[in-house]
Amino acid sequence: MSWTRRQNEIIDAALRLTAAGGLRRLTVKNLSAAIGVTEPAIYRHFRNKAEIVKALIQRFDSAVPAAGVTGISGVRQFILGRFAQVAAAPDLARVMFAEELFMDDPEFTSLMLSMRQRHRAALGRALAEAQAAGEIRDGIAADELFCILLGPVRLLVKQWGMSNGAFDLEERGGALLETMLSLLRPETAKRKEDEENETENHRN
Amino acid sequence: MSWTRRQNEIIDAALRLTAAGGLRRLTVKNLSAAIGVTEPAIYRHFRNKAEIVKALIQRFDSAVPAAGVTGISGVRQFILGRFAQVAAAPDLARVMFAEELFMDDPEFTSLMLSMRQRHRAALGRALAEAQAAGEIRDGIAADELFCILLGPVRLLVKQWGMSNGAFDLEERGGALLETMLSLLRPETAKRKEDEENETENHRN
Amino acid sequence: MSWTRRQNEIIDAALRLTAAGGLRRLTVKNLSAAIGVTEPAIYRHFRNKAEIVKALIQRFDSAVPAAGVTGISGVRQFILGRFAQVAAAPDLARVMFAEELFMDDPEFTSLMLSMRQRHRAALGRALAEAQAAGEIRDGIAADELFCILLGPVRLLVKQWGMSNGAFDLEERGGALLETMLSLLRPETAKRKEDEENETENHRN
Amino acid sequence: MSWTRRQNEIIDAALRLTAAGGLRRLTVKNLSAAIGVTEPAIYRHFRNKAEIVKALIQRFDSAVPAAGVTGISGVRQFILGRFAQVAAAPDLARVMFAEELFMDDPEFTSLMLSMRQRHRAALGRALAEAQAAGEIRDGIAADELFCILLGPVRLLVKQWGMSNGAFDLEERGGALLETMLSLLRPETAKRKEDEENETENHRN
DNA sequence: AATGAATGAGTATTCATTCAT
DNA sequence: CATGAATGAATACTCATTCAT
Repeated sequence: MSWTRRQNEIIDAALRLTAAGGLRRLTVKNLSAAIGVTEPAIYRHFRNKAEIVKALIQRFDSAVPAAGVTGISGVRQFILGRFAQVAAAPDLARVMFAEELFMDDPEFTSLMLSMRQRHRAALGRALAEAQAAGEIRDGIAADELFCILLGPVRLLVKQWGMSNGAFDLEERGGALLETMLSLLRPETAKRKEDEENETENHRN
Repeated sequence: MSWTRRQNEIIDAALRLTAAGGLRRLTVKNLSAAIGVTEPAIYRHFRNKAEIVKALIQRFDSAVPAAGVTGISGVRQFILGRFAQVAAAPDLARVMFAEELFMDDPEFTSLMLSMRQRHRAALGRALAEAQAAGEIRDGIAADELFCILLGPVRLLVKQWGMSNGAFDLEERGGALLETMLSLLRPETAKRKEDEENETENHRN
Repeated sequence: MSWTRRQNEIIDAALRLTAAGGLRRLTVKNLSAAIGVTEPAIYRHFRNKAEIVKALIQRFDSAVPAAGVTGISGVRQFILGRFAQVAAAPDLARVMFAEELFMDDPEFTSLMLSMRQRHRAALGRALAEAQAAGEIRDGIAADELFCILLGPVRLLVKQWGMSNGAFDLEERGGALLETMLSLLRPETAKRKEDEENETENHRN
Repeated sequence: MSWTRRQNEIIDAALRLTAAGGLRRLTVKNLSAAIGVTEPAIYRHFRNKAEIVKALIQRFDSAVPAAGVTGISGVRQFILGRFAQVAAAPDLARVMFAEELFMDDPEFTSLMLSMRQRHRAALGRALAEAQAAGEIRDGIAADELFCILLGPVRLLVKQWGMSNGAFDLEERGGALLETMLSLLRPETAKRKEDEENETENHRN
């Protein structure tokens, strides 16, 4: 799906509005005022407000490199890219969590699900390679790995957003990432001379 | 703060409403209808709709053991309790993610903040003890530890919510928790005698 | 009609409320809160909110000396007393104009009419004596005299109220009164006294 | 500022409503019903109810000749115009006295103030000329002159409003005006013309 | 003399959306 | 491609008042 110029204009405005005052400010009225047309004009370009929000989310998501570099550096790139993107457009952090507001709307959930799958696929590929390369320990299910890596990322972004950017997101995010990666590093890699391959799955 | 019977009735109704259809269904009108009174009657018992939402959140939060068992078992209890609670009142989980909706109410923001601090304090204490007891590796900043443990928890809860409870949250949550704990276990514990205290913070 | 202690308490509170924030703030809720009871309690002491407002107006009015000193000094006393009263309880100026808000309520209009008649009677007597004594010129109908004297007084009070007491009401009011009295003085009387009074009346 | 046709329609309706039942009847609901649209439709044409009231007042005020004829005849025209206007739209007069109701809206207060200043300026100019022409005596401050002339006018209008138009406002108002002007005439001028005017001004 | 609980009627305002032009 | 005008449905909230206790 590709957008017309006007549609892009609208998405931009929607982004700016949401950034400035949360999703609550994202009304058709404000939107139309922001780009200097009347409300009905919006409906020439989007069937729905929902369509606009979807476009908004996709736009925000599209900035994330779906594929590309692989292995552990791919993982780093993906996550650091996320931090950089949010830090560059600070208030947009809110958009990232817009989904939460629409959790009950089935139209959105499917969109979000497909987005998440895209992320998981991209990240999953990189992680698999990293595991193969011995940069990340084996024996952790892909789903869990995804949660363990991205959960903290999201939480940090959220904390940053709620604190109104009180700390340096990229710095703290980078540190967090390295901590996580170090935790995930195979023990053999950490102590190369170690033959013992105690499994990481100590479930009780 | 303790609630009257009627106030509790209202909070209960609010809980049911939110559970049934998300925060969007939580209107004063629905609320009053749900407990069989007229709208103004609500205002005898709560000054605001915001007050009701706050009460809702506090109720939701109060189920989490703020203090109590300590060390690693305290950590387990805290997190498993979270999963259990959400699983028990499924859609209410959304309330926890709806911060955005009320972000401009300063009273609300401060409530959320104090809650988060309470959590962090409780969890932090347990984690510190676990570190002291050698159950969790040293050298990770408290903030990062918090993010690393709670980020995945939140994300899993969210995935569960968006999938409409398609999987067993407590089971998957339990597994995730153990994976995380195993990652966090000190290497010394893993390899019986390690004098080297190589820090885990490989930041580059 | 005489009020019980509780009724007086209510009227006092009503006065304070109106003074502090206009008639809009004069609600049964605020009223009851102000004297520390619940709303229904008010209705033990007044049948209506209207009854309270009536009492309020009468209370304000009762401070004006209905009769007493006569002749031109009676006129002076009546008007200067009005200024002094308002100046002493500044915000009460609003109450004085509360009537205007209820102009369409017949219950009030009759009350106001009777009040006005009382004023007119009191002032009229004094004015008649002043005319007889040659202190005020003949040939002006009592109604007009009333308007001409009290209209400017009310307007000045209103200006003072709307300017938030930006000038000294009693001083300016006194000057205004003397100007008016000088205008009303018979020409024969005036021409004789012109020399003595000239300085006093020429303010610009 | 010029109004669209619909806006004028709304102002007219507001006028009729206020006339029929006081400001209390002037609700958005009644307003919309009066012109046969739904309530939200009103907000296409006015941002606020306050905006409507302001328009109402301006409309009411605009009928007064701000400038024009000068000297004593300008004064006469201004004041008689006021009486005529009120007599033509009787109950609307109340709007002019309802300042209290909106006293807390600063925009409103400033509108009232600027109106009053406009009046004072217009009348002041005419009065200054009249003084220069020897039609009104010297030595009375402009402020006092304004009070002395307009105070009685307002009071008479109010009495007329509260009596539900029981007397002929224009007639009584005209008489009052002439009495006031005769009082204000310079004594030197007066003594010369005394014979001609004596009969006209002596009403009792 | 007062309260706790409630109500009917109403308040201004907002929102996404539609339709004829 | 856009507008002017409108709408149905909601929204949170307020007010004076009543009633059983």
